[in-house]
Amino acid sequence: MSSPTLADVARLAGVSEMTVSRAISGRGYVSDETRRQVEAAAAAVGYTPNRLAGALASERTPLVAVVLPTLFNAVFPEVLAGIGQGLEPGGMTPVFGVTEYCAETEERVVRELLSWRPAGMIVTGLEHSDGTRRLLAGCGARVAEIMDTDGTPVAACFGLSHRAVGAEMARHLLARGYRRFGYAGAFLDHDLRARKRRDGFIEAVRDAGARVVRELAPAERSSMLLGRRLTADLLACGERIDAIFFSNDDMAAGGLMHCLAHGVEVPGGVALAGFNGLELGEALPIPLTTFRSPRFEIGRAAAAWIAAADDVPAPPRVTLDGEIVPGGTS
Amino acid sequence: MSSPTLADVARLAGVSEMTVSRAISGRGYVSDETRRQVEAAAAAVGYTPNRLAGALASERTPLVAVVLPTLFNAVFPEVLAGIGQGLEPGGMTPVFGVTEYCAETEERVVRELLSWRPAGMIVTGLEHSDGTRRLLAGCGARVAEIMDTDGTPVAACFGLSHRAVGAEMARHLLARGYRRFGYAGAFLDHDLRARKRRDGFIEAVRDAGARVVRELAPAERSSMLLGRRLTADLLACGERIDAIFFSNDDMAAGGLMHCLAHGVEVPGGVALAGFNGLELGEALPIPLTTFRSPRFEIGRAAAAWIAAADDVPAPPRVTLDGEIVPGGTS
DNA sequence: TTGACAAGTGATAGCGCTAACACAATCATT
DNA sequence: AATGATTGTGTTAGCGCTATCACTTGTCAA
Repeated sequence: MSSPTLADVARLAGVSEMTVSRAISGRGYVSDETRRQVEAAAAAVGYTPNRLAGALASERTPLVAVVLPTLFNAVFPEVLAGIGQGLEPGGMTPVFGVTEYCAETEERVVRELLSWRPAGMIVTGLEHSDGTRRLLAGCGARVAEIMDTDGTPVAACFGLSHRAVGAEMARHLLARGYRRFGYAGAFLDHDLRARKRRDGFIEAVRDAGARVVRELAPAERSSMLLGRRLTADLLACGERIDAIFFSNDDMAAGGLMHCLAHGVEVPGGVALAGFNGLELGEALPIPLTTFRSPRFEIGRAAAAWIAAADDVPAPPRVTLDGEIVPGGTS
Repeated sequence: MSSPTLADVARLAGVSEMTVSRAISGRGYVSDETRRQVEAAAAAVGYTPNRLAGALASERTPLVAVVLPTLFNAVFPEVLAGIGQGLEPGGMTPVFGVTEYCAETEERVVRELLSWRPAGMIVTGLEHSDGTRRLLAGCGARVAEIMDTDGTPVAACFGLSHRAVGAEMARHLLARGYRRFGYAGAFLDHDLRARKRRDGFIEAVRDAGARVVRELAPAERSSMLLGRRLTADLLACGERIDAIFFSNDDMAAGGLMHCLAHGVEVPGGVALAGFNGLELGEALPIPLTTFRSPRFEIGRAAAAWIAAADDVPAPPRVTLDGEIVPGGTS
């Protein structure tokens, strides 16, 4: 009752297994005549190739392992879409795992994915456990680290400097005259890129002689609801806050929701800025000031390198461009 | 330069390959003494099992193929999370493909995934091309169709009746006195569950002697921005509309954004209702009236059946409960 | 005429692993 | 002491596919 194999197709088509293999995979010489017969036979028996066997025999899989921290953040589906697009021309397939921003989970997931002998490995961020780094360095697959460039990659990294983005947003807000800042983030012990944005932001604010009045960053998942709650807390803290920098757009949108619900004027009462440049920000009653991250492009660039010819060397550090999107909230 | 194999570990541990296999997989008898030696040897050479070989030999993979229409809709990451949780106890791994709501793409993706010989297959919806249905019926894997129960499953389905949800929302709004309705959806030629909700809604409205003044459903992806635009169009159509039913929460949230931006009172000027019960709805200045879909539970239930013992029969149709979430927008 | 090479096909030998069976050794039960 | 079950280990034979080499035929230039 198991599915038909090459041998079944070969018997029906009256050729050797090897010829069927060539006809179906498209590698090597097969006459048009033979190819037609093989295709007819394959269709007749309902043949589906067994890639487990194929990959084992050829010691080559079309798989690219992708390790992401979460799917509960709209950027990662977009990264995945970029990866899909970058992989398509090479006929490779992404398979992925999710870490929930946990280093041990990451190591487990990487180990698990490596057992399928992928041709490439795309992991998020530059910080990993020693074990993970060892696995990545020794696995034989092309390894791309994405989203971040502030650190040392195993082989290649594709992303942007989150510290620089934080600093740029600080300068943008400072230029508009804001001096007393709040910060609302989440999960900074694990979301290290958000932390870098925060660090860059705070440093630039202080360097300019302005002040971060208060920051909040509880150990829970970022969300619109959390952004709303933290905004309420920040505005109720007693000291005047001119502008709030949020760890991402969802959080910032939540902040705006608080303001709309409680009649706080934006940006007059308080200015708001996010990060990512999600479509969400454009749909808000006041378009969100944010930073457009090149997430799709990051995925595509990393995937394109993974899928590239063997002799294409690792580009150690690829910075993809984003930019401040000035909205109405600042 | 290829990775170490069972034979390498066996040599170092001074036992047969078979014993190493047993020690590592945990199947069959191995003395504690031997197991320790094998583990030490495996660690020493940096052994990573080759699941391609294992799966080929045992004719058994831990893979469950998951076919989703998109990741650009917050429900699907949640479904995936449910699937992950349902699969975990059985040690199975989800691998997935995305169809973009296209039947041909679905067939290609299903064929592709089947070539990895998964133990289970989770597909979205009950409508498929003949080819897809044939593949699913003949593949030997357990097949679960999720999200919908309005139709005939190949083997088992887990979801809810979208027609019934649409009708229930209509009755909810009718009970609150609304009589002149608008509908805002997207992509209904392909998003067949959204279409069923619409159909159920419209039928129930008409049965009650009330009226659907106008409906809009362009052939593009649903989003907050689209919801906002369609709401503007509906409200500008000339005839008074009491309440708008949106194809989902993102669209409805966009609708609310339009109203907030243009000073349209909600629900006094127009009432709004969505579908899914996303967290987003709670974060809005006026909490959204919606229907909480049991998406996480659907994923978990389907996965649990896939991972269940061989003698557990297919439960032909499993309806999971959701409920109207009365918000402030109606 | 010769050789060089491309095109087309088949036979053979694995890829790394596990199922299935065989065989000891140990143990409890009669 | 004999019996059968349980535990622990090894041997053998594939799983379904592709790499590699061997072979044949045809084409074309020297």
